[in-house]
Amino acid sequence: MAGVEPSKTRQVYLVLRDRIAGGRLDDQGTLPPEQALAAEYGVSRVTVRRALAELEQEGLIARRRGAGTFVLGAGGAKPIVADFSDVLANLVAMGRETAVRLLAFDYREPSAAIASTLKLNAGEKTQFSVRVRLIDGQPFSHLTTHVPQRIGVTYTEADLAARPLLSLLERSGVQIERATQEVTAVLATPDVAAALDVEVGSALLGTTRTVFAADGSGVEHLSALYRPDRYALHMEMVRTEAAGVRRWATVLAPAAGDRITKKAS
Amino acid sequence: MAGVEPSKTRQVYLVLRDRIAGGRLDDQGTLPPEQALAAEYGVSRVTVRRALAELEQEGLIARRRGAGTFVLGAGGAKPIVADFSDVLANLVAMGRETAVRLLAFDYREPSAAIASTLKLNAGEKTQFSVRVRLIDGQPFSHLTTHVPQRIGVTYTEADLAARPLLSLLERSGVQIERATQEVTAVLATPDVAAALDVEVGSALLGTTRTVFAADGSGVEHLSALYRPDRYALHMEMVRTEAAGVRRWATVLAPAAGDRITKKAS
DNA sequence: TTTAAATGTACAGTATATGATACAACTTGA
DNA sequence: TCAAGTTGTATCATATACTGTACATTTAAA
Repeated sequence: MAGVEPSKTRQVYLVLRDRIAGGRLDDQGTLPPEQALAAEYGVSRVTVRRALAELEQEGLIARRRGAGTFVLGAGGAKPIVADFSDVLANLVAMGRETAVRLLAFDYREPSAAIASTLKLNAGEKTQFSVRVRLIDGQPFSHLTTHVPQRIGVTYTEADLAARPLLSLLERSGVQIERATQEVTAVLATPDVAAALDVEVGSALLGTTRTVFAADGSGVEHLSALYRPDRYALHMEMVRTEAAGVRRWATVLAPAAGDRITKKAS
Repeated sequence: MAGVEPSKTRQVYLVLRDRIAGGRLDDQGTLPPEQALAAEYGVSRVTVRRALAELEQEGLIARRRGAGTFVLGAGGAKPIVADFSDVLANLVAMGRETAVRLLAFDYREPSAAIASTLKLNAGEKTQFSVRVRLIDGQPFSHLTTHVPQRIGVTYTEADLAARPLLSLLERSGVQIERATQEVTAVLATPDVAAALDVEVGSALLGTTRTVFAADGSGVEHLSALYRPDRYALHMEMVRTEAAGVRRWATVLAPAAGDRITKKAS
């Protein structure tokens, strides 16, 4: 099975990048010399240099001829740190410009898994859409949604390109009550990689959300993929104790601009 | 920067394996034909075949000449679906056997990033540990922790191998109050890949948690990496409206075995 | 039975990755 | 100033990866 393993250059690159990210450096911000790295990883110096060149281009390290290779502090642009309680509201409140690219909009027969999650009737179609959301012109999320057709007909292609789906659903009169969400990690497939401007095989943060109405019927099935360098989920938690059992409880994120003030309704 | 990207065979292999693991298949257990995959990924059919050969050798797919390529082990073992509010308590309550492998235990100078996150005094060392947690004998999480040395000395290597760190911290008298947590996706580096028994370059769910005491001092910095095929974060949310602003609020997961009964204290 | 479509096999040419080596240019400290 | 150590550049040889092509074998449906 030749060719399935990562190339040596890539392995060295990954290891070094990880060491830098984790701050696991021998002494103060200095990487070992190329010869030492080559010996440590059992590869040629040329290979080490290729990995270092990539790290340098990404702005993670600086190399000075004759002196050495140095890790640059405070790496690069930090991701948007979004509380899951209301991502979009936060972004807007932060004054960041967001835009949406609508890649698909049609009605189709959903897969069995989605049909059962949304509790659809047999043969019921869904409104299907794929959107890419940009912040300051840069793509950061890839959203695939399924909405039961009877609800999906209440909005148009133009609506979806202009407003968040959730607000369109509430406009249609649906009583949104609860949702379940799962978070995992997946690799970028070619189509998603192209839409998000990352390489195939990059790690993406994936969330799957199912939204239910007050009557228990499924309203929306959302599969979202995020670039981890531009988007991270954030949670604030407090330690609670009830009936002798200690656990964590999440704290509702303060509205943007506010500060931890907790006024009831 | 040649050579830093994964080889094409590997990209195809990773993406396909990820698709299979995530059950993201077009129709029922059948993979698209090799020609279609080659076109989709922009590689030659030979390359697709190399990736498929590896997947076949790993027992993930079966190929039948003239018929097609089929995904085996329908659905496979589903991941543990853990509510972040108390992962371990849930696992134990579910009657699953968990074990810990202690890979590192020492005291060291933390990186500047960790020192500032924990608000350490200049030169203050941390108790450093790396653990791998297993469920039913299978590794599913890789935990790297930093604890200020003054707190870290209250537990031993044996303690850490036997009990959750959080309970050791609370045993030491620390008043744990709150924590912040971020969730992202990362690629498996060689060391983590070996510990979790995955391949280099696999997608992992990563969480970084910082725990604070009542006096505001940092108590623990945790970097956790999870296998997404064995572990997924789950959240239940309800739609709330306050002062005309609609948003999501998380629901505390019911204790295992319970059902949504919400008894105060 | 026929036909289309799928996987299996083979081979040769090209592109890329890796290694080995040598030397130049620069920095640091003795 | 000198010497040791470090990164930068260049070149050639070899190994591996990738592609394109052609054809064989098997399956499944018309």
